[in-house]
Amino acid sequence: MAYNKNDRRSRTKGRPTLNEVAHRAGVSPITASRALRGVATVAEELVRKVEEAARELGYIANPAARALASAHSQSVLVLVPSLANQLFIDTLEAIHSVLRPKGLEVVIGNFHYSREEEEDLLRNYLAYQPRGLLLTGFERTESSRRMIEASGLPCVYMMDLDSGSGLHCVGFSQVNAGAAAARHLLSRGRQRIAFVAAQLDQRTLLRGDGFRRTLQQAGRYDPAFEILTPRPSSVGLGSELFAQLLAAQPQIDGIFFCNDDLAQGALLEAARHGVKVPEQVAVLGFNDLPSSAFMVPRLSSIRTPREIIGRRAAEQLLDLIAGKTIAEPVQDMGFELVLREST
Amino acid sequence: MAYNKNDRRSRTKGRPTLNEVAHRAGVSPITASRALRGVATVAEELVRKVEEAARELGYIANPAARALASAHSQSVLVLVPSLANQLFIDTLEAIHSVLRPKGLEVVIGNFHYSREEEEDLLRNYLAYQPRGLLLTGFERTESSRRMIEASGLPCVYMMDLDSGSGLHCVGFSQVNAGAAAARHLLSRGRQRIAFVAAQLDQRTLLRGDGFRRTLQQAGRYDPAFEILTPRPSSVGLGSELFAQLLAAQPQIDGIFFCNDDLAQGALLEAARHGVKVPEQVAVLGFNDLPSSAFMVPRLSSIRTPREIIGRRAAEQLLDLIAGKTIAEPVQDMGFELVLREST
DNA sequence: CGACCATAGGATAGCGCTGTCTTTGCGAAC
DNA sequence: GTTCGCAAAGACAGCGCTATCCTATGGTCG
Repeated sequence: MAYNKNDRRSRTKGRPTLNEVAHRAGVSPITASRALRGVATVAEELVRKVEEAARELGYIANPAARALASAHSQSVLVLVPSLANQLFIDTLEAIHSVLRPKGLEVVIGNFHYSREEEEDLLRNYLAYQPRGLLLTGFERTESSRRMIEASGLPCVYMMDLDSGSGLHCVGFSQVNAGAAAARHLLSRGRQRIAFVAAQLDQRTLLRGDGFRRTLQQAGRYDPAFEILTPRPSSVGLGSELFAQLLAAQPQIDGIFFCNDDLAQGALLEAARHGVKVPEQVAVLGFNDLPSSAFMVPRLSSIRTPREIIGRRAAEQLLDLIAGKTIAEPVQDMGFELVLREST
Repeated sequence: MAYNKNDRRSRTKGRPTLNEVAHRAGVSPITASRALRGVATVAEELVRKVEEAARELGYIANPAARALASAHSQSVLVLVPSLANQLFIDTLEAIHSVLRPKGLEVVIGNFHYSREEEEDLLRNYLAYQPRGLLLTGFERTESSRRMIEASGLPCVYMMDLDSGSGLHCVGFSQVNAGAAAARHLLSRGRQRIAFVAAQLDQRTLLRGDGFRRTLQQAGRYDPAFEILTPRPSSVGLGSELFAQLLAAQPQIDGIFFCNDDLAQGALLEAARHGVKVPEQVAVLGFNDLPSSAFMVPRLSSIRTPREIIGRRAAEQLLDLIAGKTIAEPVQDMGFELVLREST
């Protein structure tokens, strides 16, 4: 029983170890390790034996020991600003579907739209020595940037492209998306077009920039038609801001909401007060959440390709981890104007 | 430089180690370890010194080494059936707020309402040797049950109580909640009351049981007024099922939806087709999602105390980890009927 | 046919911490 | 003054793996 350290009182919970697997398969521990990881050159016959032994014992490698010995874990750190937004859930789901089959664990960090919290998460989770990072946007503290740099880890930035030169990023141009929203409302003959935004993260602001610039070029920009608030986006807030905006600027005939939940709240508030959408006011959302297609009237929106972004970002990260050079480090996945009844 | 193993080519990324902290503080590594963990008896003066040294070096303990040496990680495994439902996001947030300050990492496992996936997650994540488990409901495979049992880990079950005797659980009676829904619709004078459910997880079915039984007792149960589908719950599905139900059973005058998103879809579909709510049909939801209060008409619902459940479950788990005995292993957090315009 | 080399498998030595025992120091009790 | 007890700090060993070197084997080539 030399392979089993039960002679001395063991601290472990009695889970089988690699040593026991190796012993049962009649090979050395290191060969068992190699066989199970599929590394290098182990004869097929031995691989079979080791795998069988592992199965019989119900062996699961101890990730802590593995991480300590190899100086890295089998995890990928994904940092998102919120879990309350279905957008990021969809993205995470897509990431998961790519990384899980490769044996990588997805570690989710929610930084609640706070740069400081993101920095904290980085500091803590980098200690786990993940294989790579998937980050949202480019807006972060200088410390965070330094930690990412110093870690030397493969890193892909998701969602935005507008200031990602030199970085690996998968997303779409927030500025262009905002511009497209403006063009759409203009094309519908709207004259007094408002912009309502909450949360005010970088991507929302960039959307606003594109939107504003396009209205300016068309000579239709009026700063009085903007509501920006750092409060978190929600249906309730959308209702509130819609009422507030129409009370202050009754002549408005088109509104771009930086998020579908705000737009949904607006539609509900409009219905409540008999405001005709789109006749009196056209309403355009952003992200195209699943429920938007069922609103009354059905909400026009800009569909963001979060599933593809998640998938591609994860795939790109896999390539980086594998040491491949990336042909296209900046991947523009575009966006799609989804026209429904509300505009 | 005996404390720094740079003499030999090191595999590490050059992050400072406990040895270096200890050396700088002029103490032994084990004392530094104790000082930083706040364990046992280390003189205040030394603790101060060690903490200072750690700060100066930017030392962060290596969780893998820690886990390997101590035979457990600093994580708690939380298994939820979905992240698409705001219910579980709120629960997770609450859990986080309790466990994070205690230095415990929350590891999220999403099993997509699949028992097999839950079993897989358990098998994989148990290898990380978490400090405890927070699980959703009681419905799982026999294998899963055995793994939980065999792990010997503290475990708290969330959301349901109905079959949790002998276990530590925090939630509310799904059966009673269903019964309350039925009583409410009956109290509104409704005669032909329907039940619409999706997903069909155990908790949904229990709600249905309570609802059904109460209608039966009132002599108002009609199996033709039930729609059950395993499809995942969504606003779109709610619209669809509402239309389907009213087409088949136009005389229906009250509906209990097992989830707010379904009910929201129903309200939207009703508005679209001029069905008066609550005059023609009363609509009652479940969970009271944030947007429900802003629907037209405002949706009546049963508010489930997910934040408190998350918090209490996490606190109870902390107690179990600390080895305390729990005075009240079964905590009924109740539920609240939120009356709005739709009933 | 011997030097050479590629290849499969093993021996060794840690990775960076913490559990457990041991030692040290110092005041209280006799 | 000696013994005891207890608290504080350290020594030691090892958690369960894998990186790295090393050895044995058999084939290839001039």
